[in-house]
Amino acid sequence: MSDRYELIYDIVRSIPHGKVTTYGHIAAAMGVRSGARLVGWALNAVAHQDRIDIPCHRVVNRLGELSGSMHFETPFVMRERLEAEGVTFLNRAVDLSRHLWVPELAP
DNA sequence: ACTTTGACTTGCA
DNA sequence: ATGCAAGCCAAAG
Repeated sequence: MSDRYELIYDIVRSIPHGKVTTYGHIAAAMGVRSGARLVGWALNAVAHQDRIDIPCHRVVNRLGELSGSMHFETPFVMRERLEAEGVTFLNRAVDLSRHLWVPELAP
Protein backbone atom coordinates (compact mmCIF):
# COMPACT_ATOMS: atom_id res chain seq x y z
CA MET A 1 0.00 0.00 0.00
CA SER A 2 1.53 3.25 -1.12
CA ASP A 3 1.40 6.54 0.72
CA ARG A 4 -0.75 7.93 -2.08
CA TYR A 5 -3.51 5.58 -1.08
CA GLU A 6 -3.48 6.80 2.48
CA LEU A 7 -3.57 10.33 1.14
CA ILE A 8 -6.56 9.49 -0.99
CA TYR A 9 -8.33 7.93 1.93
CA ASP A 10 -7.56 10.93 4.08
CA ILE A 11 -8.95 13.31 1.51
CA VAL A 12 -12.08 11.29 0.83
CA ARG A 13 -12.68 11.03 4.54
CA SER A 14 -12.38 14.80 4.75
CA ILE A 15 -15.30 15.38 2.42
CA PRO A 16 -17.90 17.37 4.35
CA HIS A 17 -21.35 16.02 4.93
CA GLY A 18 -23.64 16.79 2.03
CA LYS A 19 -20.77 17.59 -0.33
CA VAL A 20 -19.14 15.67 -3.14
CA THR A 21 -15.87 15.82 -4.99
CA THR A 22 -14.42 14.39 -8.16
CA TYR A 23 -11.59 11.99 -8.88
CA GLY A 24 -9.69 14.65 -10.71
CA HIS A 25 -9.84 17.09 -7.82
CA ILE A 26 -8.60 14.50 -5.38
CA ALA A 27 -5.80 13.57 -7.73
CA ALA A 28 -4.89 17.21 -8.20
CA ALA A 29 -5.01 17.81 -4.45
CA MET A 30 -2.53 15.04 -3.83
CA GLY A 31 -0.09 16.48 -6.31
CA VAL A 32 -0.59 13.93 -9.06
CA ARG A 33 -1.34 15.35 -12.46
CA SER A 34 -3.91 12.86 -13.64
CA GLY A 35 -3.98 10.18 -11.05
CA ALA A 36 -7.73 10.08 -11.21
CA ARG A 37 -7.51 6.41 -12.05
CA LEU A 38 -5.53 5.85 -8.89
CA VAL A 39 -8.37 7.30 -6.91
CA GLY A 40 -10.71 4.88 -8.59
CA TRP A 41 -8.38 2.00 -7.86
CA ALA A 42 -7.96 3.09 -4.29
CA LEU A 43 -11.69 3.28 -3.75
CA ASN A 44 -12.15 -0.07 -5.41
CA ALA A 45 -9.56 -1.54 -3.08
CA VAL A 46 -11.26 0.22 -0.22
CA ALA A 47 -14.63 -1.17 -1.19
CA HIS A 48 -13.14 -4.63 -1.38
CA GLN A 49 -11.47 -4.24 1.96
CA ASP A 50 -12.87 -3.18 5.28
CA ARG A 51 -12.37 0.53 4.80
CA ILE A 52 -16.07 1.26 4.80
CA ASP A 53 -15.38 4.28 6.98
CA ILE A 54 -14.55 6.09 3.75
CA PRO A 55 -17.56 7.76 2.10
CA CYS A 56 -16.80 6.60 -1.41
CA HIS A 57 -20.33 7.56 -2.41
CA ARG A 58 -19.29 11.21 -2.20
CA VAL A 59 -16.76 10.72 -4.97
CA VAL A 60 -18.09 11.23 -8.47
CA ASN A 61 -16.58 11.82 -11.86
CA ARG A 62 -16.08 15.30 -13.25
CA LEU A 63 -19.61 15.37 -14.64
CA GLY A 64 -21.07 14.56 -11.25
CA GLU A 65 -22.28 11.19 -12.41
CA LEU A 66 -22.09 8.28 -10.01
CA SER A 67 -19.70 6.24 -12.09
CA GLY A 68 -18.89 3.97 -9.21
CA SER A 69 -22.46 3.32 -8.27
CA MET A 70 -22.42 0.10 -10.21
CA HIS A 71 -19.66 -1.19 -8.00
CA PHE A 72 -21.93 -1.02 -5.00
CA GLU A 73 -24.25 -3.78 -4.07
CA THR A 74 -26.93 -1.93 -5.98
CA PRO A 75 -26.52 1.18 -8.19
CA PHE A 76 -29.23 2.94 -6.21
CA VAL A 77 -27.74 2.83 -2.76
CA MET A 78 -25.13 5.43 -3.68
CA ARG A 79 -27.66 7.96 -4.89
CA GLU A 80 -29.95 7.30 -1.95
CA ARG A 81 -27.13 7.96 0.48
CA LEU A 82 -26.30 11.23 -1.22
CA GLU A 83 -29.91 12.30 -1.30
CA ALA A 84 -30.17 11.40 2.37
CA GLU A 85 -27.35 13.86 2.99
CA GLY A 86 -29.20 16.61 1.21
CA VAL A 87 -27.40 16.34 -2.11
CA THR A 88 -29.59 17.35 -5.03
CA PHE A 89 -29.50 15.60 -8.36
CA LEU A 90 -29.90 16.93 -11.85
CA ASN A 91 -31.26 13.97 -13.73
CA ARG A 92 -28.50 11.38 -13.19
CA ALA A 93 -25.72 13.65 -11.98
CA VAL A 94 -25.02 15.50 -8.77
CA ASP A 95 -25.57 19.25 -8.85
CA LEU A 96 -21.89 20.09 -8.74
CA SER A 97 -22.57 23.84 -8.75
CA ARG A 98 -24.18 23.36 -5.33
CA HIS A 99 -22.36 20.44 -3.76
CA LEU A 100 -18.92 20.32 -5.33
CA TRP A 101 -16.27 20.39 -2.64
CA VAL A 102 -12.65 20.95 -3.60
CA PRO A 103 -10.09 19.33 -1.28
CA GLU A 104 -7.18 21.36 0.02
CA LEU A 105 -3.77 20.84 -1.44
CA ALA A 106 -1.87 18.26 0.57
CA PRO A 107 1.92 18.66 0.59
C1' DA B 1 9.42 -9.09 -15.94
C1' DC B 2 5.93 -7.65 -19.39
C1' DT B 3 1.29 -6.74 -20.80
C1' DT B 4 -3.45 -5.43 -19.97
C1' DT B 5 -6.91 -3.05 -17.71
C1' DG B 6 -9.36 0.12 -14.64
C1' DA B 7 -14.90 3.69 -10.06
C1' DC B 8 -10.70 9.15 -14.95
C1' DT B 9 -9.48 13.37 -17.59
C1' DT B 10 -8.00 16.14 -21.34
C1' DG B 11 -6.96 17.12 -26.07
C1' DC B 12 -7.22 16.77 -30.88
C1' DA B 13 -9.74 15.33 -35.16
C1' DA C 1 -21.05 18.35 -30.79
C1' DT C 2 -19.35 13.51 -31.05
C1' DG C 3 -15.43 10.11 -31.30
C1' DC C 4 -10.87 8.32 -30.77
C1' DA C 5 -6.29 8.51 -28.59
C1' DA C 6 -3.02 9.55 -25.12
C1' DG C 7 -1.38 10.10 -20.26
C1' DC C 8 -1.16 9.05 -15.53
C1' DC C 9 -0.24 5.17 -11.33
C1' DA C 10 -1.12 0.76 -9.48
C1' DA C 11 -2.72 -4.03 -9.41
C1' DA C 12 -3.77 -8.43 -11.61
C1' DG C 13 -2.89 -12.00 -15.20
